[in-house]
Amino acid sequence: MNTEQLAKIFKALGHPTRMKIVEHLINIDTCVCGEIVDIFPYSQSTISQHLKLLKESGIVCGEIEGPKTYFCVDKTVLNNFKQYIQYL
Amino acid sequence: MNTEQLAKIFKALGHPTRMKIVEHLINIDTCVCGEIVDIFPYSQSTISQHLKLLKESGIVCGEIEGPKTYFCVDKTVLNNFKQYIQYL
DNA sequence: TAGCATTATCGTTAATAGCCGATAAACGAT
DNA sequence: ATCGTTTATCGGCTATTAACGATAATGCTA
Repeated sequence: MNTEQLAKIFKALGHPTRMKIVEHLINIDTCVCGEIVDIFPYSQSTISQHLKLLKESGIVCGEIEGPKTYFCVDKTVLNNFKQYIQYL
Repeated sequence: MNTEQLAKIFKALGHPTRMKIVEHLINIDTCVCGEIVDIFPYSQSTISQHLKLLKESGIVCGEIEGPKTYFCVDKTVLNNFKQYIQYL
């Protein structure tokens, strides 16, 4: 994991809503976009964009299943990330 | 440490240059703005702004001594931050 | 006090981010 | 095949970010 990748994850987590989304995903293991939309006071398109950014950073992955997409945290990436932080 | 504060630190670290500045500060304990300017291919004003942002996030603190400012990582904040990440 | 070194701030510009509503796309069920 | 559900994308708007050069501010030192 190089600086660019790490910085991307930091950046992705650098927004309160995205931080909370990731915390939520960790707690409930997996969930669907609509569920997150219900929790936050933002539109579906806004949440979808946040999820896209999280996916692009690598910290979150989404599996398309029929019309739904199941999002979850990539534990390998999360662990690598944690390891880097601990090294600081 | 609440979500807003944590997100601010994530955001501050969400830029390759700022990440590297923090890494450098951890390695050498303390240093002066000009030293950082010499390392990176950016102007003095740009580096100064990055340092300002890092200070505002709380992860870095600066002590003015004469005409110079000595920057260093706030270890208490860093440890709280690390603790949060580990909790994830 | 005049000049030098160091850092912070200002003003500008271009790019990116964050939000929305509207629309498209994908799939299941009727 | 059409409709409803779910998610992604587009276009637009405003605010913020990242970079720069120029300038101000601060405090040594001669």
